[in-house]
Amino acid sequence: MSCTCETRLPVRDYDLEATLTSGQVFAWERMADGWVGVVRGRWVKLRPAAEAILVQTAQPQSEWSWLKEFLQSELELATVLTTFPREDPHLRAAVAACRGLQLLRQEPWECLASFILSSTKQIAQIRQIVRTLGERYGEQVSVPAGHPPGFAFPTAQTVANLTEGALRECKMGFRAPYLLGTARRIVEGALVPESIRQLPLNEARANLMALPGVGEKIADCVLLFAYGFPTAFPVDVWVARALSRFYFRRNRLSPARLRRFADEHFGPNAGYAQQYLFHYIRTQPG
DNA sequence: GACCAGGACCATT
DNA sequence: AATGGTCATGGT
Repeated sequence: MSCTCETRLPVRDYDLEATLTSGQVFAWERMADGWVGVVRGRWVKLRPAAEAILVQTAQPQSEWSWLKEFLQSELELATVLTTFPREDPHLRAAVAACRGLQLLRQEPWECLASFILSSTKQIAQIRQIVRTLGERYGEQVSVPAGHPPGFAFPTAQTVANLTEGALRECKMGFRAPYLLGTARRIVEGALVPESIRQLPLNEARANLMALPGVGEKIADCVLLFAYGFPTAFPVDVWVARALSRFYFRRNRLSPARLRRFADEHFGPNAGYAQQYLFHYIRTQPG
């Protein structure tokens, strides 16, 4: 078995840039020659190429399933897109605008914590908070020579042992007690992140929503971005805006009604549709 | 300087 | 069930 610091993951229809900048993840940095992040404690640099993603790590790897899983690089996006509604010019326009946008499969705790920090924050600010948390409390990971230091996202155990004040100093404001409370519930074993995966969607959602600072929207983000429930449909202000503009003549509907519409209209991969609409309406001028 | 941001929560109606 | 206020902080 070969063991190297580089590989080439074949992909079809993968827009790395759109995927990493579409508000799913907040800890990836654009470098001159690629995207740098940390996946399951390993520093990674990714570079888009023809029909592939070129990968560099800091330490030799004997296998790459951890990265294929995160990137979902073996998923056939075309198959997902065929499940979208036939007659929907708005969704079709959104897909055309960012074809190759994929859903990642994140580590549950990091995803959950990140989205607890996301409430009424702009993505640029969420990134700042997550970066500060990592630099202060994350485990340092080894990086190739010449690169700035890298940090893993702090574990639930680490966060649980902090004070609310220490978290507030990371500029997360009123979200500090939420993050602390959720970390402590996890450390106590009141919720086992890996156990969520086997549950039916509604049970999984209910379990997440029992955590402090986690409502429907954040629960759906975690269900979609970490656990891979393809019908989870987070409705934030942008998605609400897109749905109301495209499907309801700009009338405002409650998030609950919008989600019900989404279930009926978008089908078995509604979560993907949601991500296309989110990225589309945020990146289209006007 | 006003307005808004990938909301949750609590108290009222 | 639906509305309104509150909670920090910083971008636009």
